[in-house]
Amino acid sequence: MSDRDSSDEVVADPPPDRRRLRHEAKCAAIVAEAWELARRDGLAVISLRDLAERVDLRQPSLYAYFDSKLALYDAMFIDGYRQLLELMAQHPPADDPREALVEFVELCVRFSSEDTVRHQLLFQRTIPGFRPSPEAREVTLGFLEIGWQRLMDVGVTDVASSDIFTALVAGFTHQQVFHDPRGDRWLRHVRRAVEMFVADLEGRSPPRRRADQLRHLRPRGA
Amino acid sequence: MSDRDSSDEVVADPPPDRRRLRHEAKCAAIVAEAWELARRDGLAVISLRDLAERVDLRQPSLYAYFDSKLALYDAMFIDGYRQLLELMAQHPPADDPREALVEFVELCVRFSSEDTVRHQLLFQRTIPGFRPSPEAREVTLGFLEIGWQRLMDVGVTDVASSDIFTALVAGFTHQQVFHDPRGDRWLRHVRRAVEMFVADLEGRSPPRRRADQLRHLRPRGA
DNA sequence: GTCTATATTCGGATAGAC
DNA sequence: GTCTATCCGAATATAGAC
Repeated sequence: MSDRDSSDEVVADPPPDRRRLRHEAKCAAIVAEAWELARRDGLAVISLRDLAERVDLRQPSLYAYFDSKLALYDAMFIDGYRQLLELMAQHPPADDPREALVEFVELCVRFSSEDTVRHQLLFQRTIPGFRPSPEAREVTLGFLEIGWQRLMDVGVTDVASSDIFTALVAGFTHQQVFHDPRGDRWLRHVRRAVEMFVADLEGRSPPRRRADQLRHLRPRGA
Repeated sequence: MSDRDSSDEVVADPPPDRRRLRHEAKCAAIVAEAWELARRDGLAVISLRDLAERVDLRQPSLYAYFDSKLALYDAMFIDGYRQLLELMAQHPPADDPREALVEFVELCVRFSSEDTVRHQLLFQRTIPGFRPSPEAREVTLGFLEIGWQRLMDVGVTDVASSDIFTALVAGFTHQQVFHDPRGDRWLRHVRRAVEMFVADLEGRSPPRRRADQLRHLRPRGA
């Protein structure tokens, strides 16, 4: 029973109206072009001049959208993690928890090798002054939680095993991205690596099959 | 029966005399200072002005030692790998090949986490225009060969297993360097990870104990 | 929000005397 | 080999009119 709630509102404070939508759309367009430029020239050497030109603005006008270059990197960072979360959402976990874990790692590797500079921004610390903002950190948690869930589903409840797993993911993505960007040289061994990881788990805890206990892992690092 | 072969030689073509030694010493000093600066400001933003000042030169004089900034990065790259090789030379392999492999990975992780920017230059592709020169590539081979040797000693003869191993090393170093630079959060699980790797090897090839066969691995990537 | 114009700083690299 | 002096370009960021 809301009538005409989007056309003729007279609110003054912070109206989420057409103007704001347009602003956000332009932000998104800028970020998209920034990725394009980063892929072309390298992440560290994006020029705000080039960028502005490509979104039909003069260079100073970018400051209406981003307070600084680092703020732009932050927006790209958030955008990148959103893409990752979207990819994960498109691939719900398989019923078998081992299979789900394998597919999770494969997705990570594929995602990273799709776009080297995105991988660089999201998973390396390579831009000199850049530190993800609190809001950006928030988004990364969404991804980490997916990983933890998959781990718990195969029975991992300790930080040690979790750390080994993150090293595994980091290693395969890194090698694939930097030594065979458009191939599958490392991707094709993900299954074997995960099976080796799971076998190690089972060798440790006596083979009690309690894969469904849920203890909480501390979100430090990784 | 060689008499006075180092004091009074009259060779003229490329005399490795005092002048050349001094030149190389200065090169080394510059590189050392460059590392210092890189650790302070970040690898990508070394300024040749700052650098020159710190080695008591004016900025243009650096060009008597390095043709360009990229040439400086190349020298740092070579220097970094020399440091790694030296470290390896100080730690000859244990008699037990599994133990030798564990220690090799632990050395790699320790070496990398000792110096983040060194790790960045040697193992990431992060400087926009930089590609290691042929001479630099030569030096990296020395390190790779040590790794292959350790792998062959535990019976690895296939590229697949070797690739999994390099992913393991890359992953542990990466996590240690970026998520716990001065701690041992990942370092302390290297042994378990390597044992899990070796167990996987033994599960694959029937447990014939022929750890000493030497087939050659192709030097692609990693 | 967008523009023009400009401030400011800094970068790498070169010329040419000594 | 080292210097002074300078070039040339590029960068991010700001001021202020519209």
